[in-house]
Amino acid sequence: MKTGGPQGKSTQSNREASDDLPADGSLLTARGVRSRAALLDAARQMFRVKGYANTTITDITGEAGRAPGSFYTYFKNKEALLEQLAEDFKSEILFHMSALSTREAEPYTLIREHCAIYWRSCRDHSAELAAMFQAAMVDQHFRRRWQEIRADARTRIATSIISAEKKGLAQAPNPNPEIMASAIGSMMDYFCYIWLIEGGESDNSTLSDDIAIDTMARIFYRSVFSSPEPQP
Amino acid sequence: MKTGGPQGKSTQSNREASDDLPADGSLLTARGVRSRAALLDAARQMFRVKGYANTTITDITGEAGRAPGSFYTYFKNKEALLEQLAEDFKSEILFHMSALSTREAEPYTLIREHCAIYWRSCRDHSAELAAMFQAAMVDQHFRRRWQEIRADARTRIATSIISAEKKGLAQAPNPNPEIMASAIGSMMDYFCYIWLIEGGESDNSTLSDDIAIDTMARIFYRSVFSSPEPQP
Amino acid sequence: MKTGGPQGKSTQSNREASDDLPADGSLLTARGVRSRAALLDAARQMFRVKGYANTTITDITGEAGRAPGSFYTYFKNKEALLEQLAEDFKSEILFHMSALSTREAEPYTLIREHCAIYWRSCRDHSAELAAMFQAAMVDQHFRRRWQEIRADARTRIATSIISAEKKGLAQAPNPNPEIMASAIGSMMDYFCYIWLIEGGESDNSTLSDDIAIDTMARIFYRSVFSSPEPQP
Amino acid sequence: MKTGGPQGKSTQSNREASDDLPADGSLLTARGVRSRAALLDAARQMFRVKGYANTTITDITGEAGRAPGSFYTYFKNKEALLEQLAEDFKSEILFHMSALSTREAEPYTLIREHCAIYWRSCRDHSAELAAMFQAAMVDQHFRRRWQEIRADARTRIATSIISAEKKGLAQAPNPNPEIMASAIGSMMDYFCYIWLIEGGESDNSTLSDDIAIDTMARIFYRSVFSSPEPQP
DNA sequence: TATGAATGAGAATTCATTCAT
DNA sequence: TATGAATGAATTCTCATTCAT
Repeated sequence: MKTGGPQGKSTQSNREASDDLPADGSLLTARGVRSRAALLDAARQMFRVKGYANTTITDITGEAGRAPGSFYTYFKNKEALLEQLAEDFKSEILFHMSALSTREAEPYTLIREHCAIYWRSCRDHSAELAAMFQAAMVDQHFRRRWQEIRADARTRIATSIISAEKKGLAQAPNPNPEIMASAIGSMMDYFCYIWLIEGGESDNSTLSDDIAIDTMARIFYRSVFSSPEPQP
Repeated sequence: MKTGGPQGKSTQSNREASDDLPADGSLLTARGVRSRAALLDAARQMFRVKGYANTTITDITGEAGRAPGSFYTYFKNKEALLEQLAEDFKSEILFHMSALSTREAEPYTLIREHCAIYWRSCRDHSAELAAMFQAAMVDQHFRRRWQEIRADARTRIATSIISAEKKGLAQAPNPNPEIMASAIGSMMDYFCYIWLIEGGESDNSTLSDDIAIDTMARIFYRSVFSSPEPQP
Repeated sequence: MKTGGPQGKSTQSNREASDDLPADGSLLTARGVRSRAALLDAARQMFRVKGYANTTITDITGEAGRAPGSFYTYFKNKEALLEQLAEDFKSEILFHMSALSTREAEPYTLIREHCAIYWRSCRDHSAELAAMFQAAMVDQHFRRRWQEIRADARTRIATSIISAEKKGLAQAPNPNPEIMASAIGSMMDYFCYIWLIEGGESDNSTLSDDIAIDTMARIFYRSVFSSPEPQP
Repeated sequence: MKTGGPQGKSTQSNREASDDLPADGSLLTARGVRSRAALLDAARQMFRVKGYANTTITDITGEAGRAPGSFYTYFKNKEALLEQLAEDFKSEILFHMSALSTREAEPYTLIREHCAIYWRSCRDHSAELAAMFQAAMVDQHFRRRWQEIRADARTRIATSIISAEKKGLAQAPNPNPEIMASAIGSMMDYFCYIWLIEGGESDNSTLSDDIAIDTMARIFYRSVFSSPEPQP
């Protein structure tokens, strides 16, 4: 089993240093607030179109109609900006997810809802998804961040598996719910990436939200529960 | 009377042309074969350690104990080198997979074998997997290449689904086997990436080949077939 | 549903596009205007001293007292800079020449004026002349540019020949005024190059403007007209 | 008046050093003689097609079907090879020219013959002409070599002018036959270059030997002699 | 705050030349 | 002699980041 994984650009990974610049836009004038938002918007736009690695600071400021230097008024560097987006992305996805967990319902309904929330979050934050996914492969720091998001999802899935087993609804007992959850989570992550970021398996394919969610939900449900999912 | 005259910058006229350099190492002396292999090895090593994007030509030649310029004796650029690795990766994975398809066996056995072949291929070509995965997110060309590999896997999975339906072994009919196959393929791809390249979900986790393969196989099988998989 | 996805290497997609950078210095701040001019001056200086091909970007920025990267704030590459110089050179030479053509005067006077304008233009733009002459031999693009300048001159000369023939002032009819004009134009081009760029036929020869212009004018005139040119 | 002129690549101009390698192919085995000739041929071919500066050692050895290293068995570098070609070109042109000078004939006949010899020499040595012309603009050493060839031609032309004046056949006395000769020589050089190397003034023009020679001869003659040239 | 010019540290690439075989 | 792999210096170009205005 591997232990290392890609190490991230050595030159760029020193993002520990606490270098001022409040993470949120507090303490800014109205004008400043507007500029900061414009830059974040522009960045999301560019990340979607060119991907994270291929987007330069100049791309972002250009898209935002600002001068290159202005970027550094609001962010220490591209990583800091993504950190910002990642933070928002994470809280939002966690927020929606946590809303789910308290509810009582049929297992399939819950699972489908879980998948729906995830799909919609990714769809509405495709820029963040693209950027995180890509940055995680190249940068130590974002690998962790991405791991955190995945870890949360994994825990929920694992919980769902264990609970099914406890209720005697599960398939033949799984030796390792965590690994199972890892695989189901991987399916959801990459399936969303492929269809929401890359535009599908070939260059002009299309997929409705419903079918996408159904597909993920079925695989998730069937992998865990022994009785067939209810037919609509 | 002459008509041509000097043809303008050689730089410009060559850029389009198919710039020779036999893709395989044919036509090389023994020494050349050795150097070429050393560079490929070094590249794999670096791709594994630093990732594709973060690896420079100098990293590769340095690791191979060669001078920077020597790289270009064998490859046009980093992309060409990866193309080489990708080609080998693809043919090998296809080769092993195609060996499978002709065989007659229990569905679960076949599916487990499918997953085993995929897992082992990725394990034995982790550098290629890492590089392809990353390059596909950043480079048009390798997106296609990666799509090709995925497409092959997807077709096999879809075929398996359709065949199960025909035999009446499937779960409630899937409206869209292709999308289902896309999701199952995504699961396998990213699960392999996470565990073989990134070293698992957290930084020091471990996973035996058997469990990894079992996990993927169960999800695949259960997503398609209605009867439980045979217990070992 | 998204269709695009990250568009592959920015490097590759930009290469084709028309890479902005306004050809003139419009849109620049005062400081920018100064730097741009400094680079153009430095380039002219270096082209004169080392020739076009032997001048590197670093030579130019060094001479201008700027950092290498600054070059690219103003020009896409060395060719773009020369293009700029060429454009100015061309318009200026055409401008002066066109002023001439409308005037009514003795044939010899006109021809002498033609030669004088050409000589002085070349003298005042020796860097451009040197660079164009050399680049035209090595680069497709500048061959065309140079052809354009030559073509204009050739047309004027040919017109002058034809008009002389019509007026019955010409020598024995020339079968081909265009070819004649090509030869006369060649004489002027290379004569200017030799004396203005290379410093004459041997290494320390000298030539006054008057004699240079006289010489060209006489050859031009005598090649076309039958009566001797007026003695001063 | 300029004094310097382009200085040639500093790195490459140390061609003074007497570094073995007999200039001609003496002392070579039969095989060696063949290889040397193949390289010279290949070089001429490439100089014609790509120009001198754009031709690399590898181009030459490739065209000759030899390995790059073999080049250095016969020549110290590209300059040394051109030196060789230049030497041959020069002796041949001088040889043909000198054949001319001893003869007694009508002035126009002599001048036409002069132009014919020059045109044919250039036509039959277009590679050398192209290379010399281009190298002279970039390299100190070849500037001199080219000056030598030009100087010889210039002297002949000047002699012809002076002789015409002595015989009372000349136009209004030329204050400076040397400068006149420089201009006529320039005309011949560049006219030949344009039509024999660049393929004419535009990209598909054509010119018969006869018209080319006539054109040069008339300009030469008319610039010097007062009576019209004899009609054919 | 905003601007955009300036910087300079890399990275890729080319190619003349050397050298072991 | 011939080969072709190896070298490394030289060059172009990009872009994150700084800084004077």
